[in-house]
Amino acid sequence: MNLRDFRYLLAVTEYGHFGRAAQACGVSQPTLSVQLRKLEEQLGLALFERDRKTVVPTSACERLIGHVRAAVAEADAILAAARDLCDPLAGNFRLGIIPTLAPYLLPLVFAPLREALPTLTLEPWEDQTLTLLDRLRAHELDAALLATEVDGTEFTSQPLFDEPFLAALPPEHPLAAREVVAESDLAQDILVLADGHCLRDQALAACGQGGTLGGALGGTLRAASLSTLLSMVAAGYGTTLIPGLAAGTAQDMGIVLRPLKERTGRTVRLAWRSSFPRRAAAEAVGRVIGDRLRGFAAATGPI
Amino acid sequence: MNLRDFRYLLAVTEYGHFGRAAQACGVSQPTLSVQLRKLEEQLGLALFERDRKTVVPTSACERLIGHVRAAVAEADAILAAARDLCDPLAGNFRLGIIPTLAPYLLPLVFAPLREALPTLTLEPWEDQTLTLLDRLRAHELDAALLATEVDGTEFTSQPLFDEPFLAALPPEHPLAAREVVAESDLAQDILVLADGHCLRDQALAACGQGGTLGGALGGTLRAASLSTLLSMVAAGYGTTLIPGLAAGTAQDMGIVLRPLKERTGRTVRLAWRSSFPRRAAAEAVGRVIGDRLRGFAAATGPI
DNA sequence: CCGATCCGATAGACCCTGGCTATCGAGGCA
DNA sequence: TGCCTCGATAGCCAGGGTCTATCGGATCGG
Repeated sequence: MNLRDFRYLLAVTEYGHFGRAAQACGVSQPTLSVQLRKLEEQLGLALFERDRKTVVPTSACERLIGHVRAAVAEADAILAAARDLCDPLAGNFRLGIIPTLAPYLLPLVFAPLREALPTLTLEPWEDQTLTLLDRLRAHELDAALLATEVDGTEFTSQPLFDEPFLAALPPEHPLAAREVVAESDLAQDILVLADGHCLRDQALAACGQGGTLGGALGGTLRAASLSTLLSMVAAGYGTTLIPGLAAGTAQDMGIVLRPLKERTGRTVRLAWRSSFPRRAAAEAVGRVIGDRLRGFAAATGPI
Repeated sequence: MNLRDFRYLLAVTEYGHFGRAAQACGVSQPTLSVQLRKLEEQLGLALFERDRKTVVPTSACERLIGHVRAAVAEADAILAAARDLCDPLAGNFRLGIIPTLAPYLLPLVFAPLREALPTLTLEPWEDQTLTLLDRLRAHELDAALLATEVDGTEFTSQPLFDEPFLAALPPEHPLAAREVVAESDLAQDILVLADGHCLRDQALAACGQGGTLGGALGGTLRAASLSTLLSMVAAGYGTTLIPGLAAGTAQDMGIVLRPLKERTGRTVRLAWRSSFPRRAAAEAVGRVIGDRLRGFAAATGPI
């Protein structure tokens, strides 16, 4: 039993004439005769009453024809849907983004993405690195914007741009007087994010990994978001190290920003499953974001 | 694109494993791999993301899967319906019957038919011969019970039983005194049915075709039904000639019945389109009716 | 009454396709 | 490192779908 046979069947019921039905189907008349005869044998019933003059569907055929029409319609729907879906640059694209990047990057790239990939619907999803990787693994995300290396063969990643870190200081802080701040100087009273944020680890590493954390809150505060962290800095509770894209927000809060001596930073990259079939979409998204942010390191380096 | 491929697709989405899906489909694993690869190429999109460890449907596949399921379900519905319909002795059977036969024959054969062919649903349709033949031609009837010869190759017919005619007389009628009535004696004051009833023509033929019709109403009455005709006879307006099966009804009305000298009668036959594919059903119906009415001529001949 | 025409069925040949087995290649695990 | 699993690939074969050519029967027009 075959969808093609169903189309033949519908053509014959429509035209009441094997020859014209065959023409409509783009096959020869014997082909239709033979195939429909076979279909009748498979179903064990006569589908047409062949009179010398006319070809009339039997009552059994009329009982079946609704299902036949439905089956063919579903097949056509599959083809039509496939046509819509076959462009890898169209459709939904579920993009994971780490929380220290999302609020500052998304506003910059949303419009360019929409312009460059008008048929792609971006579905951003904000979570920490490990969660994003889990969701990638579970096929719940198509790709993720991360600030860490991705190793192993499971994922493929593409570096998009370098984002320098900046020292974030309360205006009255002693270090605020300097033009450039050494990473190690921040260690004294640095405030950091909660566990799981890659920025936390990177900030600690930059300021001298095992170094003792000074300050009143350095050892206890585990800010859940960069926004909270900035508020604490603005309130004078300590210093921190922020990603360059957050500079504008920090400045608006009255925080003093200084470039770092070692020019420490992070590389933002896009990662996807190596087996992800819409690699083209991932690369296109990466390219648009990269193009928009290229030269960001140079521009904000000296502020 | 093929229903078989759809089944393969559903199996793989269900099992997430080519080998097991192949087993469930009763084919080898390479067969599934190849066919699904082809399907992907035809649709122009990836249906599965093949990881070394798992086989996961792509989001495009999940968009399509509903239609795929529906198409397969419709195909299965066709098979199931065909199984129900493939017995020619099952289902509806639209049976045309002439009006001078229907009310007297149907009560006799309905129960035997139901018993002999329990899966066959009889749909009786009462009309005059020519209308029945038109409806047969138009595939609006499956077969028809007639009392006339059917010639030509368009229809096939099967004689079921012979039905003798009887003279129907008012009790006080002079002919009622005789044991047997000659057909020609009825001509004097015979009442007949309206045009189109085969019984009208047969009655006139029996009583001497072109002979002048006597009596007050003979020339003008065109009874629409045998029932009307019998009422007129019972009321003493004239005589008539009735089919044997109507004997009981006529006697109940006080009409005197007498056998005819020439033993004129009609043959009831079942007719269907020669191309009718459920010939078996028609023949079965004919056989049951014939069996029930066989020997009717002999039994009612002498009353 | 006979040839022309139409229509569906049939026959025979060809080629594609879908199925198989055998094997490969890449990971994962002991 | 060697074995096992699993999907992909290769190569072969059989069956089925399609074609052209033709038949058989019926209708129609001259």
